[in-house]
Amino acid sequence: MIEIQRIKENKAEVIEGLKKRGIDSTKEIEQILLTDQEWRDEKTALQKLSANLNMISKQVGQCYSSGEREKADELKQQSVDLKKQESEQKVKVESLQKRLYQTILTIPNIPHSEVPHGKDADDNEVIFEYGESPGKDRAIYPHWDLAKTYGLIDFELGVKVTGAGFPFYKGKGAKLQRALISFFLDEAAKAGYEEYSSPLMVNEESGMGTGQLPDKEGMMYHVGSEDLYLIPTAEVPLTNMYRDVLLPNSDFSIKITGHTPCFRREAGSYGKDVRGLNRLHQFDKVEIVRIETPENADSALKEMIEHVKGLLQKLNLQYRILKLCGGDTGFAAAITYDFEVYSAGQQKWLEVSSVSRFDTFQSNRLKLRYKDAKKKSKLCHTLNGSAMALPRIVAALLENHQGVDGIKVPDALVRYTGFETIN
RNA sequence: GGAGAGGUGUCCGAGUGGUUGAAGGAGCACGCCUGGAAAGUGUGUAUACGCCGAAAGCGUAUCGAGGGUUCGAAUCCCUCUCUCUCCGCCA
Repeated sequence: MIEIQRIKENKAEVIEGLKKRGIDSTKEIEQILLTDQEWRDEKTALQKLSANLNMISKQVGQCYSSGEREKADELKQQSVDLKKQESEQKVKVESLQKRLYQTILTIPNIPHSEVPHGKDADDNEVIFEYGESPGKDRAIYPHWDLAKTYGLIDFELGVKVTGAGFPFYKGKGAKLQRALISFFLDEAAKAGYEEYSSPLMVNEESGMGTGQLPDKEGMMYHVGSEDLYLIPTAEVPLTNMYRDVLLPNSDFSIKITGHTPCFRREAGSYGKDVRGLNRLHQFDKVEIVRIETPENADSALKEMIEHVKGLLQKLNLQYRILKLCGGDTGFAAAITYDFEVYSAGQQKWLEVSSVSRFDTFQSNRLKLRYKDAKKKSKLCHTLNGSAMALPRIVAALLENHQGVDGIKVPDALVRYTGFETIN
């Protein structure tokens, strides 16, 4: 949720920034400013009424204790009318506030200055590339074939037991999952992130806090009997730990990580690109989350990018980094870098990580603040990134490291898998 | 799931209708005292919003959440929620 203060101070800049997302929000922004002013005026009026009422009540009390009953009754009479006014005014203020809030909720985060204009994925900028594709001098199979050949993943069994998008991993496939999770968590720990194992269901407030609700209900599974949501990413529980938190000073850098399964309904995304591991309803992911002061947010983002680069390089995967254009940047993010690995068997790029800065967009909703040097409360900055999502990494590992005598496990992973090849 | 108890400020804890944002204590901060420290002593010690752009100041709201009664609610009533204890069930 964007800070209203920011709109007030930099209206033109906000409108200009949002144009990068391909939206003209002039009308909404004007509406917000107007409603805010109106709300403020009415609120002041309300407070004056309340102050009056409080004063009279006090006097009534004093009259009673000094025995002036008639005067007290008189005052009471007065307050009845005032009270009616007050409650009407209250309704007015509340409805204005609600309207204001609801309009602000529809405004996405303002893209950073370096975010390119553009409307969809085609306008994203490739800013970094690494590695080479395995070449085409021999047959390269897609991962679903390899998974079958080596008995690593059983998609049909998943369909039988649960439904499409819920595969079973087995044997070395299952072991590979576990190895990757441990590898990612250990690397995060080395980089200073504290590991958490979190709840996999969250309540409505948490969904609101990180912005999945109220808009994107379609993304999360909802457990009706308990009114809880299955998490679509560890970002939700990990960030919401800090909901309604006021950090006592500006001397902090909170780095947390956690592995969780992630559940996504992916409603309406059937069709192409869903084959094999490309898009699942349940998958495992290791997430990194940071809570920083505004001053440190930028260097934190850079560190996170370096961290993810390191992971991919240790896994010997060909990858590239995209700076997302305005139109492709998520609602809550101010800037996002996507990491894509090359999937040799499918001959396409697969997104495996997304690293974003949210500035104060999340913390504003979360009420996550800190005290600055002048003891003033300020909103923290939040950042997060996948480090990383497993299925597509698995797909790329299988496809890119396949050879005539099996699939070679990257050296960095061998101590976790306990085997060097899958054959 | 059943029965009971309870949610007050950073913490402990008082408070059953009238200057209670809230006694008292602890902690913390600053000052005095001291050669230095402890003890002692004095002062201060929430958040959000509004009046206003900042500070000071003033106002409003906040005693788990929401609603109600009342001129006035931490205190009375209702609903919800969470925690604790006992019983049941269970990895």
